Amino acid sequence: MPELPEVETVRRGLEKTLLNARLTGVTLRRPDLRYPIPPALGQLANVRLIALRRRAKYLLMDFDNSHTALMHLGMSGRLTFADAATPPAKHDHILFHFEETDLRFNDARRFGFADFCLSEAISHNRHLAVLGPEPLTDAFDSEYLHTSLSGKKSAIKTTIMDNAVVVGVGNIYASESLFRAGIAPTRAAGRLTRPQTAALVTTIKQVLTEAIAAGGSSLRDYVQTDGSLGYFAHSFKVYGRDGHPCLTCATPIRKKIIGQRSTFYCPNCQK
DNA sequence: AAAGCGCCCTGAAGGC
DNA sequence: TGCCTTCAGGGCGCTT
Repeated sequence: MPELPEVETVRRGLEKTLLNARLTGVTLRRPDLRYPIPPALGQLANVRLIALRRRAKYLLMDFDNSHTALMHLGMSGRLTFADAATPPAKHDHILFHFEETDLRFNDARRFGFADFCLSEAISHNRHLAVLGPEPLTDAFDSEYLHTSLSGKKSAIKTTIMDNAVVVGVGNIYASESLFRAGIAPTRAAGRLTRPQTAALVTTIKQVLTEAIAAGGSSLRDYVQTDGSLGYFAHSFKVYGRDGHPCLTCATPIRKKIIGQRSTFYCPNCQK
């Protein structure tokens, strides 16, 4: 479900409705998702939500008792608003009871997870501590990427999906960014030229920025509905278009498994 | 030690 | 109709 643009869209939606809202309690409907859920999260009550942040694809909810809840939506995680009187749906695993509404964490596949700790300790969380720069900050520039790719023999597509290199580039936008940059996804990361590296930084930022903007319109009600609304309305240039003509040169788009993930590219435009 | 692969889990879609 | 296989937007952890 979520790539960075969707997580950011969710964050904005939550912020709009829940910033400064009072949490009256939390219900854990199972003790674990991908990992055990800290029981302390289930005991959280009578606190105010003072900030909603995002780091990579992680959502952070800061409360005024100096504690922070961290959530990752995995592949199928969704956050939906619901009336407290409405019975939980199948796979609604965590219920956040706010004064005006419930916020429900639904995740069929349970690849997602939730953590809870002191806010000041959150940067030391084992998931956050190892992350590379955010793609939409100045820290992610061509000089940085060139250094990061140096000597790497793995495919460039795999490398830009490595969260230690840059966060938030998921499977769809990896293919889309490489297409726009004219770089073959199988290319060894360390063999990109400097102009190619600079182009890739630019297209990653472009693709994610455009997707956030599109997500912001087509997924405006994302957190309030079934989560899939409008997502596929995005017009991908290569993702899911294998066999269809390249929009630039009409060569059929190819699909290839790279790093166990489906990858789409134009064999003519991407070198 | 970088790189590659198996695996966690459910549900939707397609083939037969 | 139903049964089976394949695939899905993520990322950890083990092996080489």
